[in-house]
Amino acid sequence: MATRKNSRIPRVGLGEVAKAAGVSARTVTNVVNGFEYVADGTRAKVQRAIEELGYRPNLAAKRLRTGRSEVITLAVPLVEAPYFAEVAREIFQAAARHSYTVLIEQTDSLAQRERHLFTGATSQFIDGLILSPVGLTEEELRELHPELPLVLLGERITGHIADHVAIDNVAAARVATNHLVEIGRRRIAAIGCHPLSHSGAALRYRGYQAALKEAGIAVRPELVTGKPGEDLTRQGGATSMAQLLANDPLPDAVLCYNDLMALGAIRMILTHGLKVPDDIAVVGMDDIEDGQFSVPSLTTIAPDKAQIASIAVDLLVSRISGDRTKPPQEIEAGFRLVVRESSSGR
Amino acid sequence: MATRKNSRIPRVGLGEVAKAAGVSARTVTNVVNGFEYVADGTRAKVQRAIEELGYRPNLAAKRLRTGRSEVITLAVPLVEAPYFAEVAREIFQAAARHSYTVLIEQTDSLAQRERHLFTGATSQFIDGLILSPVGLTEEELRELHPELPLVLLGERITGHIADHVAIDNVAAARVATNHLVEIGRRRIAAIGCHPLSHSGAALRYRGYQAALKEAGIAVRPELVTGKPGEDLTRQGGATSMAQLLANDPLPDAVLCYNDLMALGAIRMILTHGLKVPDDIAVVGMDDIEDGQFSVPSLTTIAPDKAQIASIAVDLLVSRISGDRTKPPQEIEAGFRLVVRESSSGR
DNA sequence: TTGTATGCGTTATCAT
DNA sequence: ATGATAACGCATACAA
Repeated sequence: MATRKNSRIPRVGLGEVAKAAGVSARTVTNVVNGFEYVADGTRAKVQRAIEELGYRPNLAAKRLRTGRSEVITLAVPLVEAPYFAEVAREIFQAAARHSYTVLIEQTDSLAQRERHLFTGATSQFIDGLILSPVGLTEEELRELHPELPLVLLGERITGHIADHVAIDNVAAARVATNHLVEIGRRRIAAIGCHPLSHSGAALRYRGYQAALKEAGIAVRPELVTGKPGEDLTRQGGATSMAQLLANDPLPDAVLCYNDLMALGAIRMILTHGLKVPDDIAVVGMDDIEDGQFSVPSLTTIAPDKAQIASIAVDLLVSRISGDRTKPPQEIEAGFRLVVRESSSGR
Repeated sequence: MATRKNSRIPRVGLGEVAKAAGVSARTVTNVVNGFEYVADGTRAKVQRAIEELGYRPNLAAKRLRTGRSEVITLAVPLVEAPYFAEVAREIFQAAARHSYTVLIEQTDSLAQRERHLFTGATSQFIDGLILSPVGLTEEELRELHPELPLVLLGERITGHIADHVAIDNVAAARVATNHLVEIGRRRIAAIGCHPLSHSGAALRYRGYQAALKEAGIAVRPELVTGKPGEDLTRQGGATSMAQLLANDPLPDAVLCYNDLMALGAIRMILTHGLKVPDDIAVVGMDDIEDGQFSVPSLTTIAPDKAQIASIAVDLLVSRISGDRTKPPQEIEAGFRLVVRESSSGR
């Protein structure tokens, strides 16, 4: 006896399709899931029935049966940050190649929101999580992790908690700084790249430091801004730049933690009546779209976002459908220096 | 025989809890779902077992059985727009009162993304949808709607397709415009409120028009900007304001479609060396947080966001658990004029 | 290549 | 107040 107490929309199921097509439910499943050993005639019949009845598989049932939903979550600190928005787009595409659907969540860099990803209601609908962690400590992450296949994204130093993909931040900052050296700059400042800030900033600071050392230039503390908790936005970049502009022999170049800060810095430089790159050259990191169209356009380190995304998704998918116990992998994505007007000769 | 082919994490189920507590599965469900007729002793035993085993109900099974997941989606054009961010926060709270979880989706004002809300994988996990529609036509919406309980949000004119909550845009614009009249302004311009733009803009234009008529002031076409597809952001406001500043007798006040545009307009006015409100008074709509802290702070129409959110959620919940056939309701939320520096006497 | 039978974890029906 | 049991819709082991 059917329990149609709930006045829900009656959905057609495998059974109805099977009856309509004159086959068994098993065959319908085979067709739906692209199983290869199905007679062409049968497949056609079934597909027509599916079409006519408007059949759509019930994902709750599928998940209950298989433990899979083919949905994953991408959780980033801030969806509106262009870098994350661009990475998100690539993740969508990479996931689509595995026929996975992606849910986006914003953590606001809050530990509580990050924790909720593992424990909340939506965690039950998803097969895995790609997280750009900020708030959670390593210990918490390690504890939460077994709940859900997990791939970590970004610059954070992680003690091999889970699969992790990022560019080599030290090398990236070194290349960027070295570029400034090569165009003849000597008083090179750094915005947001600070040893005492968050781990990504610390790594980039090390690259900055290394490049200067190679060039035989001393690091001048007054040219390094960026305190813990500083906001890594246009506003933050503008504020830090204003501070740097108080130096007497002005800096002749600035390495910025990211493009957003670089754009803020450029605006501040222009506001002060100075020219970019003539007076001060500026280099950012991330290669966000805004930087291509800004005036002047922005020299930057371009992480291979498509590669990052596809590695992250591949790692996650193989965790989901493969070995959950093998040791976490640490994978480095590529990057390249993109020279634009903010540091070009003319 | 258990089919443990998949190496998934073995989760404890109702059965194990029941065994551990020495009761039947039925009783465990009763405890979990807060059913009242459970002996206190039994409840305690069960709760302890749940605790010890770390039991968490399987939502896929629950949804399969009941057709409910207690998850809804809020879909807005742009999550980064402060107005939507603030509404989202209220929706979260309202939903929590019904113990619903909220998923956020961004449509980018794209019809395709809006359509996907009804047909995509996630639509299967949710019980209902709160949508601020932009891209979809009324006909499409009408066709898609039966799939999923739906509440429409915002200013769009809808032909009674689904439950709909919004403020009275005509009245709101009239109140705002009238305020400008009352502080003595006569050359009142409008930014983004245009009869030929999207429906929300058209409604607000009608209010603007009505208020001027009541005051015996003629509408001057050169003081009305806002073409279809104009972007309703700071940038858009600044651009439109620049255009208005080309008028010879300058406007002495501006009504803006929203606060974001108003903030852009203010910046443009100040850039031109004029004073707000002395030379030009500015009024926005939405009452976003930025407007409280801007210099000058922003006079605005404050929609009751908490009310909008709670009405929207209530409507949706009652659709989900109640009658899906009764005619769509059109509900008006309250608003009030908040006078701040951008239009205050001194 | 396709059919039959079974169980995923829950909630609902019926009984006690 | 609680127990036994059936069904939600699907995918799989096994059989044919």
